[in-house]
Amino acid sequence: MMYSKEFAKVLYEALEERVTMDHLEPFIEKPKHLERGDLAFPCFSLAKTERKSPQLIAQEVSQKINSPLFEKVEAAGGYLNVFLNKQEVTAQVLEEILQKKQNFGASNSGKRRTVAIDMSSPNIAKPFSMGHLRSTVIGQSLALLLAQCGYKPVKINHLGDWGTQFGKLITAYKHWGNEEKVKANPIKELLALYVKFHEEAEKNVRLEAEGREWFKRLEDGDEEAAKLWKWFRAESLKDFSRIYKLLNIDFDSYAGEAFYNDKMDHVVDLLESRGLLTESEQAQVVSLEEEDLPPCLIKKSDGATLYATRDLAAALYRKETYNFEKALYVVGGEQSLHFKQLKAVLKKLGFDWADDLVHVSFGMMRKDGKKMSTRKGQVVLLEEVLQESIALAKENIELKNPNLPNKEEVARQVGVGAIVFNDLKNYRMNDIDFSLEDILRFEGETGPYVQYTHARACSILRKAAWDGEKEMPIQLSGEQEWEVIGLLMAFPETIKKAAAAFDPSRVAKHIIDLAQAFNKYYAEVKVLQEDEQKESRLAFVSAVTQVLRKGLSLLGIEAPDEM
RNA sequence: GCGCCUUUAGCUCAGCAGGAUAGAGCAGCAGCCUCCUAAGCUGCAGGUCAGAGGUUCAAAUCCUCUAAGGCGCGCCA
Repeated sequence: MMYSKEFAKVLYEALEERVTMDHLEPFIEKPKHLERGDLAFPCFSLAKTERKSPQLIAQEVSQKINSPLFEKVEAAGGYLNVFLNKQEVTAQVLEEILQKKQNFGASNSGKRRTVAIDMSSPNIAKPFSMGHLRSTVIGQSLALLLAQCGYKPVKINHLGDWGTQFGKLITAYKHWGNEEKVKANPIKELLALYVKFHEEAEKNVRLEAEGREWFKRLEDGDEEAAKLWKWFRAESLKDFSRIYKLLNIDFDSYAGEAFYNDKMDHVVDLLESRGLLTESEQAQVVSLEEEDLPPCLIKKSDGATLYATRDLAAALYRKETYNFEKALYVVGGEQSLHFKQLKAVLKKLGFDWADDLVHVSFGMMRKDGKKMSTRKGQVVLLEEVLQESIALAKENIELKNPNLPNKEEVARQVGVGAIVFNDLKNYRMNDIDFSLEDILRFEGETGPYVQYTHARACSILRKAAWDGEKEMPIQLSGEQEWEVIGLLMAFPETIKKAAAAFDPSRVAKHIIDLAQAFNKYYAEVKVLQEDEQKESRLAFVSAVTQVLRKGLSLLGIEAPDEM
């Protein structure tokens, strides 16, 4: 759909095949300013081989080009600028989108190969905080993008349902817990206990040891510990499922850390048999000196397992179960060392597929410039933010469109869309300082802005009773539509790049640009005006709705037809 | 101390497999609803691209160093 290949071919001929395609196509670029044309080729690189000034080359080549696809070729400075035939290209682009509909931009380059995605992974007995939102929405969008490229994503919610923290929690419950209170308000009460534990632990050092002891008992199958753990876990999952429902996200697997309990001996044995395990300060470690990394802790001095042990077991299990081509870990950047170690240990075990593990790292969500800490009770609850956003969306609806039929559902779509979009619109590596004000903004570069643009476009189609099924030739000069057309045709390429770079923000930026361009058009052109081009304009509007909806859906955001 | 990440307009960020006058949004100011949803559109104002060297015909973009901030560096995950 991009025309750079055609341009390169034409250049190739104009240069009488003295320069290979490989030296032409990659250099073709899109001028920053529309007045400079649609595609440009800088001739500087040819100056040496052609032994002419770039200006002269551009001049000469421009005169040799004669293609029906280009309506104008211009030499400007050392650049060769071409202007596409707007009418022709507009018709081609629109016809393709209307024919492919929601499959526009899809490819099968993934050949149905599996990509495991470790994502979301909230901690049991802790509230689902804003911090966990990032992994959840980035993972979800990557799954959608990869599916779009023909891969088979497997979304794994690697629940944080095991570890010393449960020893601490059990300790806290034993000391200060109250069954009735926890039953009445599970997560809130468990969080309070967890916070209290850390407060008390500062005064009483013995608590930490007690926490470790309880965890050890849990690992050894102590009945009381297990019972409490099961209870905490069940309550937490109930809480999480409410949030996943709001976000409209589901998982292929909820195999969390505890799932690997019976699979860790195997890992330890394996390490042992290869002679990789050494004792250090009473703990079992794998030395990674050759790799220039700190040693990887496998077993604590009391014999209990660690995060790394579980992740090793998980990697082996996933490879065996899913035979993935790639395994993504959508986990915060602060764990990058852990993943380096994980891969290094797998490599030492002789598993070459360790190279297929990818840490899809992202920046930290901070509050007032500081890391959010569950231990200190400084968390912003995702559910509260979601509900607030939904309520605000509802207010807007009452104000702007009080007769809207399904207000509640639309308010949910818009409110949630605002939050998800806000998280995905920036490059994932950036740290984000939590700002309720920014998140609850529905104007400018936001999810609701894109949704609104889509809804307005839908509204036009509704008024015209447009049915996309009938075939008809597109008759548009393309002059006013041109900026939008450019963005429509570049969309498939954006999907590919976003998937390849594991970067949903590219899609978000693309649909913002598209929405902006279309809103400009909307302000200038009366689509429903009765003339010969009306049907073609409707086709154009329909294509825009298709791509906007597709773009939003790839971010995991819904697109109401009316709002 | 070592490693990774970040630094572009008052604020939040695009742009970075080098290319033509550095772009949005928010905030500010000035306009636009007898007309397809004003969650919109138009205009104005706002920048030594952290700093210094280097590579190149060409550097916000690549390399080196410096500075500032963040994160990590053995029994947390």
